[in-house]
Amino acid sequence: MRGWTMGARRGRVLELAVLGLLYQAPMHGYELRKRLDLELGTLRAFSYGSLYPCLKEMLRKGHISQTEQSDEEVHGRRPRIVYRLTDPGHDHLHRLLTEVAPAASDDECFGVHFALFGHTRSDVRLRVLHGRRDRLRGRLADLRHHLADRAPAVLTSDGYPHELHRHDAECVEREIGWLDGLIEREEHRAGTAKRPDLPPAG
Amino acid sequence: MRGWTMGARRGRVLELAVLGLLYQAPMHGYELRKRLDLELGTLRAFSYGSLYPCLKEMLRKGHISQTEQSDEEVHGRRPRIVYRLTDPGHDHLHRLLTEVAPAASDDECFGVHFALFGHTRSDVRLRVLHGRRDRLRGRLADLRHHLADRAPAVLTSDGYPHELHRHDAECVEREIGWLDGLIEREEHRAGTAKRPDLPPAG
DNA sequence: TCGTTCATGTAACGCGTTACATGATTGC
DNA sequence: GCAATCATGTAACGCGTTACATGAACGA
Repeated sequence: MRGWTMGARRGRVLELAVLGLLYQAPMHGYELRKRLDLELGTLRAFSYGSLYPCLKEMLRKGHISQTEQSDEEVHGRRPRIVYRLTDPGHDHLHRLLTEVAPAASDDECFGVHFALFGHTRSDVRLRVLHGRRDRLRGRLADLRHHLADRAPAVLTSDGYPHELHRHDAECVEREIGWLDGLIEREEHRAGTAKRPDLPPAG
Repeated sequence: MRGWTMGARRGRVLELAVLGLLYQAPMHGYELRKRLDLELGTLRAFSYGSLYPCLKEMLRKGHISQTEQSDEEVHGRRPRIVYRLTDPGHDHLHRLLTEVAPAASDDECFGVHFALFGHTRSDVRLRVLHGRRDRLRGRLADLRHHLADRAPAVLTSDGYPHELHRHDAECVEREIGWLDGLIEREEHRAGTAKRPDLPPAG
């Protein structure tokens, strides 16, 4: 069984999402899985086959701790295993959100990072937003270049790839516009609000 | 029913994409990889570490054949290994595009299926488009339900998840609108054009 | 001559999934 | 009683990736 043991490389969406959820409140595994579905940026439902081994690994690394519910908390029900963030886990979350930020331009990572923006500094947020926008601009350039080559051929014989790329380019354009607005607001807030959440980098 | 185990699970994007590209023209591995980047729906660049083992497996199954370029074709250059679709491979492609169509509502699969619409019958196209739209409608309902619960909280303390979901819902809405248009056109074509590509289902 | 692109691969690993187990609790 | 959901896991596998090799052809 060679997978699964070594340290956190890029990606690692599930771990980050779990840290983010447990930052908000302690939870047991089953509820974590439910919340992963909608709460976070990723609308994807992770399976228990991913979640429980992940929790086990996080326990081993000391990022979370597990406690059984006491008899008072459980009113006749079976006690559940509640996980909560430890101090090292909290540090780890913070480190992931700041240091790993460049990798957050990745499609799947960005959503989770963005959803956890509340726990980050303004400069980190701007870095992630800019990274995402740059990436999308590159993709848009590729798409336009590719669209310019091909014939228009509106869905007649085989304009399907062309139509797909046209629609994709439209989506990317709109997301760039969305990011423009977010960046502007973020910069304005950074200039006026004297960072309400955390002190500047030291 | 979990007896869905054997053969083509969902996913399997790479194999489908390669079949689709080789359907258009014979190619060698390096060119396949380049084309996978932009030609197909998926803008993702598959790595050689995926591509060459995949080609090997497809050879083993007899879906493609390889031939070295002859001395006449190669003008001083090193001869390259050219892959081409066999008749069983062609059948397999057709089967994937029709039978496995329901799974094509998946985010990543849909793009490739759509790009290959030129090789399918009108009824299959409509089935895929409807499947995709239904899936997106479900997601939109989830998003709206989730958005209705939460406070508006426009980006003040922690409105980031809310803003993310709002933007996501907007994107999903637009894609549904796009699909509406495609479905309408497809139905119109099916009604008038006497199916230009293939005879109706038997 | 030297870096870049072309061209073809293999080994090891990453990050998940589905299928398989197991049992308690809730609602009809 | 019996099904659905809650709740916790393990084993085997899927479908890719990165890193590692290797070498020929091309342009500055």
